[in-house]
Amino acid sequence: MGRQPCCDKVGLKKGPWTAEEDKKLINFILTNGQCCWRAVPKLAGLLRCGKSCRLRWTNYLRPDLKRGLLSEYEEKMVIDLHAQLGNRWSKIASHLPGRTDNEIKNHWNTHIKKKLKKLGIDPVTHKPLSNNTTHQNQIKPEQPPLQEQEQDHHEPEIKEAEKPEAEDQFMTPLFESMDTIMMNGFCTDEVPILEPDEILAPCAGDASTSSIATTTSSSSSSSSSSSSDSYSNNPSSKFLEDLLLSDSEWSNDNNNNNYSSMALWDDDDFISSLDMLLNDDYYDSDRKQQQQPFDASLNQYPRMIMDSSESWAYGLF
DNA sequence: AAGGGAGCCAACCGCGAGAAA
DNA sequence: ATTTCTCGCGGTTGGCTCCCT
Repeated sequence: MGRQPCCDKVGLKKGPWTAEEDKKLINFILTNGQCCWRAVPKLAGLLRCGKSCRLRWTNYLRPDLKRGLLSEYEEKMVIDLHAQLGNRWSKIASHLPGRTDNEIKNHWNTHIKKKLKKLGIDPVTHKPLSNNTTHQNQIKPEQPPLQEQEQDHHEPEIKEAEKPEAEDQFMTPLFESMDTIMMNGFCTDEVPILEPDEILAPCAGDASTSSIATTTSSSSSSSSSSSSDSYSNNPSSKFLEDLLLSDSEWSNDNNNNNYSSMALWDDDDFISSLDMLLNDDYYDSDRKQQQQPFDASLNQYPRMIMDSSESWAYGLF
């Protein structure tokens, strides 16, 4: 009796994904789309359970993911949404395009929680810690988050189009005070805020790349150098680079290429994907280490996967 | 230079919800 | 109505990297 395990664990691989596994998974999903995760490992030739495949895809390989630190705006969003929704990370993530619940959860636990405590704000209730305590880590009776009391009646409805420009409208009174604190407090200190024109893609003097980078600024502070170089050490980032650089057809094509050819892909998704690649640390460290000019072929990757129905994408693999 | 602690994040685990049989 | 199966969520852990001593 009891629940059947999601997969037969015997002989299944666990732990970090290798480049080869990533490749297989991407290839499979490009070909077949996302369906029936249980069957994916078998069909894709992976010694993983379906759950692991799904997580790897949604948290890491999905092409529409942003990477790098959350921007100031995103962080504010997270705080405010958390005040309303509590630890419903997936709901919070659904309001932050390109961010995963796992990423937000991690960011909350490692950064925001700490910052709020530092500011004397209870990260659970989002209310000031009581004054009679000088110790910020004072243990308080666990209170349900605001959402427990209110949220069921009015879950925040945030329209995509409103987000970038209308952040002020989004603020709740709590958020407004938080915003003041944050602007005067930790955010500007600890999360470097870059003006769009300060954001330079780490490439070798290609003006067009920085111009593209400036077209989207919503998450541009993610270019902060403070993040670790774990991405560069991650096998999958290596894989992506290898994968793309090794593809002669695309590489050749893009060697001469500037972004003018990419005007073919003038939709927002592509631009945001470019933003992701140009601004985050995903490839940054490797490029720094190798002192390689930024290869425009890298930018093909997100688009390729997003257009999973397009046959040209398959040629890559 | 080496060791140890802290920070960070990808990945795992267990559970609940909903769909399908 | 009940059982079984799949997916998704949230909490937790393991291991890598960085920093301090």
